[in-house]
Amino acid sequence: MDLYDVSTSIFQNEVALMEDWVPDQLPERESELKDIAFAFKPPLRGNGSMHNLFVYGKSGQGKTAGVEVALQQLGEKFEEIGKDLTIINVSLKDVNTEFQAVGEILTKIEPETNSRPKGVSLGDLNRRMFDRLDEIGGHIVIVLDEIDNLGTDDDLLYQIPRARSNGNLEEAYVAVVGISNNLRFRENLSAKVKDTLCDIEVSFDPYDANDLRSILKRREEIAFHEDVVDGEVIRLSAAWAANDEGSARQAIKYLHRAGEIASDQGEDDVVVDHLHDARDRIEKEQVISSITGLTSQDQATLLALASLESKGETPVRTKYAYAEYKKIAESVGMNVLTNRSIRDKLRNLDTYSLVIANEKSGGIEGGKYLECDLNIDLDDLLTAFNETNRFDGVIDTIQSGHHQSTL
DNA sequence: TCTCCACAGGAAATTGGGGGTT
DNA sequence: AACCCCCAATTTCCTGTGGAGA
Repeated sequence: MDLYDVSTSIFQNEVALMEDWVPDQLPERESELKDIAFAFKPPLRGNGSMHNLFVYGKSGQGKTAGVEVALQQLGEKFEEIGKDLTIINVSLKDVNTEFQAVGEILTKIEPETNSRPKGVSLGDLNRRMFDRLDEIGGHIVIVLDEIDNLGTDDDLLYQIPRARSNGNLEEAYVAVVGISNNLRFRENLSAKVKDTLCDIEVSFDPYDANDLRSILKRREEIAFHEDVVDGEVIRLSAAWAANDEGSARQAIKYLHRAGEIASDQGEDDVVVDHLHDARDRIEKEQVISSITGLTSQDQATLLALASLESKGETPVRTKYAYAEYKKIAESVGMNVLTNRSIRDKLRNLDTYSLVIANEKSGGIEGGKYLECDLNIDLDDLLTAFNETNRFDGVIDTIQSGHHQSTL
């Protein structure tokens, strides 16, 4: 048997469905692109400096691609008029502090710095960064993707735009483009940062089903052979994603996976059945990947809820969830954290959509309290945990109890 | 209506760890 | 080696909220 049979001709150019594929046009975002370009225009008109730009919207809305497309074209214009443009792309994905952010920028512009520096003072790092920027000179755009990771540690966002007037920069003109998934991030910025950074703001509203359909259609024409994909598959992928967060990334992922499944089964068409299958698998994978990404304390907290759920005792107050957590933690010999910490963990699991935590009030004990419930399928959760071995004993207990009750 | 209980969640201090510079 | 910098996770302390029951 040929394990790697890919003889059916489903895909023509599959890369158009990959995460890092950047389309050269974004017809659904024309007006946003214009607004972005507006911020970059001053140097083209004469010797002005660019505006700082703040771009926000949920994930999968084409923010990063939009900025990329706009900067690409800007680069061409600069070349025509013979000005220097340097673009520094920095992802703040794994960055939580100003210190780390400066370090991350340095890894991009200081050839000898390969990984984020440690053990030096923030002041030194800042100096190194500004010196280096001055050496580069000309117009520089620093794109800070996922800027919301900085939280309230936002001094950097003040420092860079003000660097010229503070005398930190002599030669270079630096503009900052901040890209944020978090719509409320802007509100949390300190007033001085808001003034300087949010010179121009562009918001990317969620795509609707029509937008998503035309986006998918364009990708489909590149990625698949003609007449391979059932029109209903496109419509459904778009509809599901539109109902969720309006994310093009998600819609494309559905379509891609459906195609892969069809190809894998040796079929020549992609139909709705494949799409349903694709969605099931993607959801399962998401559960697994979010669980394996948790710390073991978070996992133990999640298991406490799973255990209670298998006994039919959910939803529960944190008090009882904590008691269950404590049993589990003790049984596997890990540190037992305080109630306060577990409360935070439950909230945290809520933001990952693994748990639902609601504030309630009243009841026999009075006052207000958190009520928590598992937000994912118990079987999916147990499958995910079967791949770790830290909680083996606990999993077995939950599993046997669960099967008895479902029989 | 008043007091009290139970708990949420903010803020600050602590802990333990990784890594500089001199 | 002594001393300093940065950090994430957690604990400690504390203020605030809202129904229960007198």
